Amino acid sequence: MKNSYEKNVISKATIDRLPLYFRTLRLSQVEGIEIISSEELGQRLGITPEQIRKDLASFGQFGKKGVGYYIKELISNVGKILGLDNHWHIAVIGVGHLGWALAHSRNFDSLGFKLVAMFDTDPNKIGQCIKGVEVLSLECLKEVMQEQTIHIGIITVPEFYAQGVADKLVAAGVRGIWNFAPMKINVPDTVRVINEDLSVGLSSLSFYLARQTEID
Amino acid sequence: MKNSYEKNVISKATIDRLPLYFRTLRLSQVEGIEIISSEELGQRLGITPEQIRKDLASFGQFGKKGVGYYIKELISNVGKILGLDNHWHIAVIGVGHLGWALAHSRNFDSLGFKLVAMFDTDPNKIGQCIKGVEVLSLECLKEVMQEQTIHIGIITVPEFYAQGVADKLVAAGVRGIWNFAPMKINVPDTVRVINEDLSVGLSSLSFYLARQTEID
DNA sequence: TAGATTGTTAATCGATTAACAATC
DNA sequence: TAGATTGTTAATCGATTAACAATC
Repeated sequence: MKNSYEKNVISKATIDRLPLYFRTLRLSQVEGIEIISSEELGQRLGITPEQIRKDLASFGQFGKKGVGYYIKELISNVGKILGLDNHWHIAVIGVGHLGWALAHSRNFDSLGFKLVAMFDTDPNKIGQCIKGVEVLSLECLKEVMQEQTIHIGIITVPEFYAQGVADKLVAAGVRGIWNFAPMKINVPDTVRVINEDLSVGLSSLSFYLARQTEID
Repeated sequence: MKNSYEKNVISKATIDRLPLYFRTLRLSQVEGIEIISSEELGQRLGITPEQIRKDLASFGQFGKKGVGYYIKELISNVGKILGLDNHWHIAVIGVGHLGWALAHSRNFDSLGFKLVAMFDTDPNKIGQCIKGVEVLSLECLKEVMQEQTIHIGIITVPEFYAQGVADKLVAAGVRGIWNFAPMKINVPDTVRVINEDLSVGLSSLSFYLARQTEID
C-alpha cells in the first residue's frame, strides 16, 4: 500500500502533468501504438522519461520492466486517477464570449465532462441553447442544482460578480469551481477551486520578451 | 547590481505571481489606497507577505522600511518588469469560439496589449470585424506581419493545425506564441512559447474531487 | 541469456518559509 | 525614541534528476 495516493501526498506539479500524459497516450493509441516507453512518451511531450516514471509510480506499478507501458491499460489507469470516470456534471455561469466558448468545447466532452446547465442574468441570453442545454436565469441556480446534481461550476462572469456567484454555487452544494474571473474567491475549504487567470499567461510571455529585448 | 534581473535567474513561480500583484495593486489603487504593506497585499491575494517581499526584492528595492510600498510607484515598476510598457502587438490565429472570446477580452487591452490582426481559413469568418480589426485569410499572415509588426501570436486553432500555424508565425518573425491548442508545438528557441492547455485545469479539478470522494 | 526498461532510492537542485538586522 | 515593515540571509521543505537494482 506504499504508493496508494490516499497515503502519499502527490505534488501539484505531478497532477498537472497527468492530463498531458492522458491526452498524449490517447493520441498515440489513435496512431495504433499499443506499447509505449517512458522514453518515447517523454519525447512526444518534452518531459524527461525519469519524470514520467516517477509521476506514474506514485500511483502504482503500471509498466512492465524491459517492455514499457501498455497504452490501453495506462489510459484507463490515468483516467481513473484523474477521476474522469466520474463523468462530472458541469455548469457554466456567465455566458459571455468565454463562457460561450467553453460550453462549446468538445475537448471537455471527450474527457467525460457533461455540460448540464448554463446561467446568466442577461435576458437576451436566457433561453439560448448550446448542445441542447438552455441558458437559464441565475435565479434558478439552486433549484436546478437540486433537480440535477451539478458537481463543478465554471465561473466566467466579470470579476466584480465572481464572489457572489461563488457564494451561490457553494450554497447550492457545488463541489468544485473553475474560476476564470481574475479575482480571488473565498469559499469553504470543502470546495475545491482552480483559478485560471488568463492574464497570467500573456503577461508572463510579455516578461520573457521584454527581457530578451533588453539583453540583445 | 546584485538584484538586477539580467544577472539573477528568476523562478517561473515568481514571474507567474507578478501579474497577480499587478492586478491587485491596480484594484487597490482604484479603491484609493496609496500605500500598501506586503501583509495587506498578501491578505488580498492569499499569498504570504514573505513570498511577496522576496519576489519583489529580486528586481530591486521598491519599498520603504517601516512604511510599505507606494502603490503608484510599485504598479509602474511591476508593469515595467512585466514589459507591459512595450504595448505588444498581438494577433489571433483561429477565430473559433475561443479565439473570438480572447479577441474581445478587455482584460488584455487594460494590460497594454493591442490586437492588430486576426486570421482564419474559413471564408465565412474572413471579413468579420472585432474592435475595428478584420479577420484576414491565413494566407496573408506573412505579408501582414511585414506591414505591421506582430510580436505575439495567439494560437486558437484545432490541435491538428497548431504546428503548421506555429511554423507560419515563426517564418513571419513572431517573437512569442501563446498556444491554446492542446498539443506540443516545436519552434526555434529564439521564440518563446506559453502553453495554455485548458484541459489541465479541469482535469486536475476532477482529480481532487475524485480523491475527496474516495476518502469520504 | 542479453538487452531493454521499469520502479525506487539517493543526490541535487530550486523554491518557500522563518528569522532578524536595517531603517524609515 | 518606539513601532512598523522592508530586504536579506539562513533553514527548511519539496521537486527534479541521476543512478541502478530488479526483472521482463
